[in-house]
Amino acid sequence: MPRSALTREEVLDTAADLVRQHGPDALTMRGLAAKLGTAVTSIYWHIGNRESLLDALVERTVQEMGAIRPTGRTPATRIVSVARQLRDELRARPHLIAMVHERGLTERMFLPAQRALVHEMHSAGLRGARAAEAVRAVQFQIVGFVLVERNRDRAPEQSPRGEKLWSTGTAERDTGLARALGRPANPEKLFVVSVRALVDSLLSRGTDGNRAAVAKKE
Amino acid sequence: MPRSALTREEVLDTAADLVRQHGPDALTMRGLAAKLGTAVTSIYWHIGNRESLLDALVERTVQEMGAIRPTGRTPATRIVSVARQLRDELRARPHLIAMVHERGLTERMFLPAQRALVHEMHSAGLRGARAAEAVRAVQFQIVGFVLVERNRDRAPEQSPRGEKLWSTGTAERDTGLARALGRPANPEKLFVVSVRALVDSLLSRGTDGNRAAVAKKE
DNA sequence: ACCTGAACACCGTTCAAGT
DNA sequence: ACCTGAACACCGTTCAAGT
Repeated sequence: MPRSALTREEVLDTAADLVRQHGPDALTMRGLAAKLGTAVTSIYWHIGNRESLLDALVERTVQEMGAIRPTGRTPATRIVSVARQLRDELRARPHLIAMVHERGLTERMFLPAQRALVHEMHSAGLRGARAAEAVRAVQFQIVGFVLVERNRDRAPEQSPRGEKLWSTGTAERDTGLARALGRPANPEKLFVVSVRALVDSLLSRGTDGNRAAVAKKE
Repeated sequence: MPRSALTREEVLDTAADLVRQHGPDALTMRGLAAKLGTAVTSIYWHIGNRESLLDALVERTVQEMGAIRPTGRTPATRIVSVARQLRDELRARPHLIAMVHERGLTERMFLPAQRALVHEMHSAGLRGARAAEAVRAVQFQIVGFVLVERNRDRAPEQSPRGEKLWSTGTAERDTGLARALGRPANPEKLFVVSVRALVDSLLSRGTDGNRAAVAKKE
């Protein structure tokens, strides 16, 4: 007996499941058809080829991204909170995010967060091109961090265990540093520290011309 | 007539060419064999399967990465100069870099740069775990930025042209900001500004406890 | 309008066979 | 030791044919 009518939604649902569990490479037209209980060619009728299937999946993911709710009392802490939420959401769907990114839709996915960031930059007194630059710097940092992090825990054991490389350090002997670099990083902490450092600098730069002064001294 | 004896080096050279020009997906065993003028199976004898071929290519790239020569008078400018050199080198081999990254060897590729960064952090007065954290923050930022940038100019036209989204801005009206976010970013400048901002913050944080003070106020 | 199987042109990989 | 062609099990995609 034939299965109940195939719908576009059903195809997307099962495809999304497959990607979420085993990554984009595991999404084959034939495998998907098998899981759906239909002929491969039915998928083509409903969605088109593999490329458009991925496009549709990406489109979905972009819209699924939740709203951003900044928390905290100062602009800086609120921006960091936005960054954290974003990182959490991105990490919850690592495969799909990679696909979004590969399709160059990162910017669009980031729109709600961008609005929030703009708002906070304004509260902190940044305006115009300076504010835009700050927003983008934070945006790049967040996405970049998540991308690095992602490919990092995909290949957890780094080839030469760092310890040795540093304990025999050519230049400086700083055992604390050597030990710290020998251990794997704590990404959670590193993320917050990095964003916070960047934000602190960007905000002060906009208001008291700190950077110009520093630049002149050199 | 048969071609001259096939060598492991020759296979790697042509493979590297192929990847450099058309990306990793264009590297097929059959295509490579055709370009070499041998049977596909010869490649297997010399190198092994596709995976080990890619591994060998990556290994090469890691070793090709040039030495790092910091320039500038202050630690901050010297760190920024390291970042720039790294970005340039990464951008010169975008495909291969992506492969390095996918194989989780980013850390190893970064080793010379890491040494340079450690040296500069020390000059700036950072020590131990704090210095290690700063090194990693900068490292993550550089790689992250290049990764974001890469997938960015791969899909140049961002779906909805930003201008409209911002000119009707719900919250604040800041036409300068709207215009700036509507235009594509200048990556070169954004990169330098971001790294500089992060570094300034990390360095001051280590020496005068600036961050702790800020954190307490909130 | 929806679904099907057969067929085509591609893959990576293995293996027995050559020299 | 080095190289080969044939064969296997997979792909995505198209197309003519069914209902």
